[in-house]
Amino acid sequence: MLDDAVALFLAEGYASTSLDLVAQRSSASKRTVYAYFTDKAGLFTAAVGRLHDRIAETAEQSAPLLELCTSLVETLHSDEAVALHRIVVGESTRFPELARSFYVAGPARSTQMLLAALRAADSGPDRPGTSDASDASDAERLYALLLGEPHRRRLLGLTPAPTSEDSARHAAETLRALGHVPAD
Amino acid sequence: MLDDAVALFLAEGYASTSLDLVAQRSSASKRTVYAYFTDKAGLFTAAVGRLHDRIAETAEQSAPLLELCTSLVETLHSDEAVALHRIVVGESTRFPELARSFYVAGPARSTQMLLAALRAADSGPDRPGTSDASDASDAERLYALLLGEPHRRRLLGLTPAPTSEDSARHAAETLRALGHVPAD
DNA sequence: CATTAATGATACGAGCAAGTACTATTAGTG
DNA sequence: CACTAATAGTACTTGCTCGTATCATTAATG
Repeated sequence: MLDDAVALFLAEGYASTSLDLVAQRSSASKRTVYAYFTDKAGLFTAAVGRLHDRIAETAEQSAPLLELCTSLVETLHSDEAVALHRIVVGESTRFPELARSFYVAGPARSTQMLLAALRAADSGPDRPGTSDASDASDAERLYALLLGEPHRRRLLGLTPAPTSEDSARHAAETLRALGHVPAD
Repeated sequence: MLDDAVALFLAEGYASTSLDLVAQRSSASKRTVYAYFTDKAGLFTAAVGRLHDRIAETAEQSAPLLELCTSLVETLHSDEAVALHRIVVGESTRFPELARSFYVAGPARSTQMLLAALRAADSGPDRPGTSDASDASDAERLYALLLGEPHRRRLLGLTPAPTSEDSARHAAETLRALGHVPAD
């Protein structure tokens, strides 16, 4: 039922999604919807949270740097992830707490995983010239560039989802541009 | 009147902004609103377009690289610019044409200005080691990093607007991270 | 000054949606 | 089988908002 709800919210937006439609689509009764979640707002936050959990799970299994980057690019540019990002941004005024938890469980968490992978890659086979022990700013920049303008265009609905090859290429180019050689 | 309208749209969102309130706030009559703009949608696109013109104007006066970057960072992280960005993203499904023109007149145009400034800075005092003649990808990455995670946090309402000093520092650090020495 | 065009104020109609109430049906339990 | 709990289906109430129509008032023009 949350899945049907989130599909409608992502397609129609929060205000334009009617609970009658949600009930009908999920083959439930409106009474039941109000029994499980007290509000329209309650249903919204529950549905969005559930979807985000699912997406974050697939994006963030720990891996070597290049694989992690590719996985992040591919997952976060998917139709579902982009629509989620879009609605959380759009409703961040009405749901500030949702926006905060989205950022913590999403970008902030991904950045931490990138930081760990960066340190592992830097200090592993010690290349003397490289200034290893990357800091949080490096990881944050990397994350920002893994999304970058292609992700903004996706948010605005201007481009279709990239292919897996596109994602892999983008990840490698991004690492190169920031001076992290895509070694493996 | 467009200014009052856009203020309400930015604060309340498209769906939750009533035309009665717009009329009252702008000391106009609903009749007049419908005379100038045919629709609620028409009012929305006109108001958003006007605000965007104003913001783009202040952000993009051509300048040397570092000044241009600082100006972009400061302008695009302002409360108004962030709220505009947020609503265009949030309503991009309902107003795809608005999203497209926003991107063309905003990020795409800024990227072109950055490209020009980058080439001027690269090939000016010829430093032999540097690979000059930057391409479009460099400019796009630079733009993406000038916004970066701080801008995403702004979009989500998590942080206040940066000070001018914050913006200048962020611009300089970004140029350095991408290998463009903040010479001047 | 008189006439016309535009606009402010207000009221109205139609439609839609959140949340509630009520009945009927299903499913699980001793 | 009997009983209870939960839920589907649906109707209803209330309130809001788009868009239009009506009337009064102002401003501009010949």
